[in-house]
Amino acid sequence: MEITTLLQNEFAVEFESALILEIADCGELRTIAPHTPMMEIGQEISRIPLLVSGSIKIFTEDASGDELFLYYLEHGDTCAMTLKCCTGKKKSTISAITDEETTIIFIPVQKMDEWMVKYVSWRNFVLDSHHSRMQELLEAVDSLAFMNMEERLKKYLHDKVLVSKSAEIQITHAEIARDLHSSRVVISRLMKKLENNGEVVQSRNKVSLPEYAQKLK
DNA sequence: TCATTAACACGGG
DNA sequence: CCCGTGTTAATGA
Repeated sequence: MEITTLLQNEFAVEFESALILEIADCGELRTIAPHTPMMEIGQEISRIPLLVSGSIKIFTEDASGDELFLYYLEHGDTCAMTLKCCTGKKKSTISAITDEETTIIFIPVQKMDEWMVKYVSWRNFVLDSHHSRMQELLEAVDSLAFMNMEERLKKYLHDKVLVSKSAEIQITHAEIARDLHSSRVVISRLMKKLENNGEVVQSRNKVSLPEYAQKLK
């Protein structure tokens, strides 16, 4: 789709029209395949991503190099890390991987400062975005510190369903275990328990939450 | 007690 | 057959 049309369809409420024209002018529209790494830890940031559709998983990394899932970026989101890093020429401390086919508009870093001054809507966008990312980060920390694995698993499935906008999720127990820093044995056991409670329906490579079946019709 | 690791059986694609 | 799933036994925190 044409970038200008896309912007007008998706972001007309969010951004003033002059800003939309500028984004259309310098932004680069790209569609990225599922499960493509977008950002590695330590990588320098040169462009600001603006999510149009799809979703991106954001991870942090522990000392031993294992990834821990933090939160998703969705439509209208941008990366808080990027916003901070690109002004200070810092390196990324997170990694990002597309979760499904994802459409992104990339904006050159140089425009950041210029637009912050020039456009109220951009300034608000950046501040709001930073705020909601902070909120999600707190939730992630909270679930790590205070929730047991069963609650974390439920939250994980719940989030995944909301992001994919489908009651049915394509995932294996092993993948969940990796994201949550657990083992497959534990996930299998908990999933079985959830299934017996009628909270999930499972089949190979697939989980669905009946709870959302009607809601997301 | 509960998580992890390794090992194994089952079964669907 | 391959791989995801469900279980168990041993071990450790």
